Amino acid sequence: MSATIVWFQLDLRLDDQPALGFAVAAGNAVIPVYCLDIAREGKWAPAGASKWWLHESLKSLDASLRVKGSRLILRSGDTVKELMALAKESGATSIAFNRRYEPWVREQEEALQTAAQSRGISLHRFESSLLFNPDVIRTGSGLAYKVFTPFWKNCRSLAAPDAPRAAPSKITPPTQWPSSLELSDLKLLPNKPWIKGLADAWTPGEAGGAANVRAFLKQAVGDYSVGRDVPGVRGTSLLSAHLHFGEISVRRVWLATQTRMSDETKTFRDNADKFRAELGWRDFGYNVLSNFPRTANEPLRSEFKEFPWQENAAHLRAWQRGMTGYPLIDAGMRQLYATGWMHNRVRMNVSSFLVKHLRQHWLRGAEWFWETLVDADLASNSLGWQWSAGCGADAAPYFRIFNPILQGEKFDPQGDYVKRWVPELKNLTPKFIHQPWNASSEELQMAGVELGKNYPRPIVDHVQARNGALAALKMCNASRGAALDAE
DNA sequence: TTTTGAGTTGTTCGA
DNA sequence: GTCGAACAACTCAAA
Repeated sequence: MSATIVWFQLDLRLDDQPALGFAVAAGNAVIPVYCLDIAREGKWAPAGASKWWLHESLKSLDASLRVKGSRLILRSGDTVKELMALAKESGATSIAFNRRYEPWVREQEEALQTAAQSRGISLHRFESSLLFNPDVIRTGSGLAYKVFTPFWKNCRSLAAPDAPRAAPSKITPPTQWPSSLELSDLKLLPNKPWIKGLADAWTPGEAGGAANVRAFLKQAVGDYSVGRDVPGVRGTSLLSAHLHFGEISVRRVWLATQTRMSDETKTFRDNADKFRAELGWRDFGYNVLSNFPRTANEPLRSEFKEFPWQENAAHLRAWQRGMTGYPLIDAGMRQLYATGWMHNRVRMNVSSFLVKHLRQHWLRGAEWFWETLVDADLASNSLGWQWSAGCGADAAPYFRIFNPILQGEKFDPQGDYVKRWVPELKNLTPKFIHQPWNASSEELQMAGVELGKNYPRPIVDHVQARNGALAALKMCNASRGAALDAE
């Protein structure tokens, strides 16, 4: 019996897994493999919190495979070499995998193609991690989209994404298993007590992802348009990391949402559509990254290359540690460090604060998020940071600068979120919870807050920082005008 | 080819 | 307190 290697990447599931489905349907023995290839992914290889998640997810995938009579082979190093070695060792004659869209993928696929061809191994590539194939979504003039609304409108006008397919009931093992590393050999677990907080907050793996899908569709989705903006409540789907690692199929989520929508009110459907548009943003991010690969490291709008970013290690560190003196910002940064995740409303605020108030390069923010987020995803991270900095696709206009006090009062009016993550402020009244420096000394004393001692004073003044950012951004716009005039 | 309308999430100021 | 305008000009995408 011939064997098919199923090369797992960001598709760590059995449900609606086209490469696995193909191998099983072919009636072959199946050799599931994951290869950790840190060198290939370079700067944007899995780091920090993502590595912890990956470790847990691989463990979970192996357990799921064993229930089906199979297991997961682990390798490390250059993927093309490892896959070829594995094929030789096992006698496999075909390799099936689901496609990725990162900048380095094209080169890797070419190398794989060359190597496989010379050995008579057939390759089978599938689309599975997006709703719509970024090669296909094009404007009327055949270009890639740079604006979300027309992009999404176009997507929605097309046929619905392919229906998901169920997990195979049985996976045929090879007569003999090829060699495999132990999970611990991949050295994915950081040697820090830090991971305890991640483990308390999340259940990586296909079952954990499915549980979050069910919980979201049962409850929060019906009030998503409003609820998603309130960081103190569970109003979002909590699916980002599960989607990133492909533990759940985005097409499965799409279909489940549709099924849930079919017998509900218009209000419900509008809320659910809002959520679906967020899945659309995930697709859009990959669309931009796939068509403009340089945006992982460079601004899409090239005039921003000249932007006068400031370097201030103390400011960067205060931001990372949640010690800026702005409660909403600090709560977000501490939630991030403690749980590997931050609420979206707060992500916008902390990123605006870093790139505008502190005028630090958006890459510094992207790098910290990359290290600390369990859902770190190159497409979403690049798109998000460039959106915040104003230098990306469909980016925020330069004068859109979040006011962390106002945002706190608007979206966390009672200070529930701040109190959870910045406990030294928990006895402040809602009136001052987002601006403790404006409280009277009696008020502060009553709440046990000593500014500059157990909670920092603001590291920058909002009005001053805002004006500084506006001036710098205006200059950037002006320099672009000059550059265009010179052409 | 040219024209037209629009573009995720905001803030501030003055009436 | 509430509301509309200004904050800019440009690029995008479809008509």
